[in-house]
Amino acid sequence: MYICLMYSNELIKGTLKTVVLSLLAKKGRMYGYEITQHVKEETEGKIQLTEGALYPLLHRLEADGLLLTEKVSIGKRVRKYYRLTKEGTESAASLVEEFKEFSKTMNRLLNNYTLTTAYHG
Amino acid sequence: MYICLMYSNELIKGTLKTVVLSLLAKKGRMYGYEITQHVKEETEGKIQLTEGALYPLLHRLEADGLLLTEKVSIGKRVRKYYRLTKEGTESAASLVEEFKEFSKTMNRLLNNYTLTTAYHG
DNA sequence: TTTATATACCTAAGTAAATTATGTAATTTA
DNA sequence: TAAATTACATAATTTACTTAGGTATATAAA
Repeated sequence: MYICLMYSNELIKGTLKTVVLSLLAKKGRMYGYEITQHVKEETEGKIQLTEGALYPLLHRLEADGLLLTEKVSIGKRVRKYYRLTKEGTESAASLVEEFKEFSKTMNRLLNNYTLTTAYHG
Repeated sequence: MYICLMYSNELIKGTLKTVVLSLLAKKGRMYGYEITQHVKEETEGKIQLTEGALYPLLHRLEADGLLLTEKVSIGKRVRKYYRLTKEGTESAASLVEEFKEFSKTMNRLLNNYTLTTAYHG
């Protein structure tokens, strides 16, 4: 997968889990490749998940009991769909809240320093 | 230093450099401990920088030419003040912009999934 | 038609930025 | 005078990523 990120990838670190779980919370079930494409489209290419990060994460979340899998044959290929467990749903909600709170705090902090642009978060 | 974060630390990862540089851009010069206290107060304890993360970062930024140091004797102790170089000032501005952009993108993305709370970022 | 691109999964090695833990020492407060 | 705060530092470990590969089917373009 090509990566030509608008952001230096460091910011995305730590938000991957939040993105994946919240996406599944909305869509019900998705497969890995679908997730990468959806995020890419919805952010106009600004956030692009790498497969090397995504697939191990999905496996980890499954092992942790946040996700369930379901294999579906499409022709000769097998797609692996993921959906949230109850625990996963709860985790998704709390991670999203956490990010929003964090983002507000950070923006407030940064605006205190650089008063050039107005932000109303 | 005690840490009792409101956020799971993962979110703060990758934003430390942004916080430190933008803080120095505002304040002109600060020393390490002062930075930790300032951020803690200004975020009501929500963001607490660990010394194990901060000091190595400061050293790295100095080595990279973004910061200059100045040692000041306070009684028998020596404080190490940091201030931005020209390159550091530019870096600060671009990192802040980058975070704001990223935060907007993320909030838009997450709001598309969880329509429970309104965010106007 | 065969070649390139897209779809779709996977893992292993290496990196970078943090955490955790520890250390030193001066200064201030209880 | 003991405890907490101020103020610096580093070393070992952890972890989440990047980078770089690998496999294979399906589709579009040349």
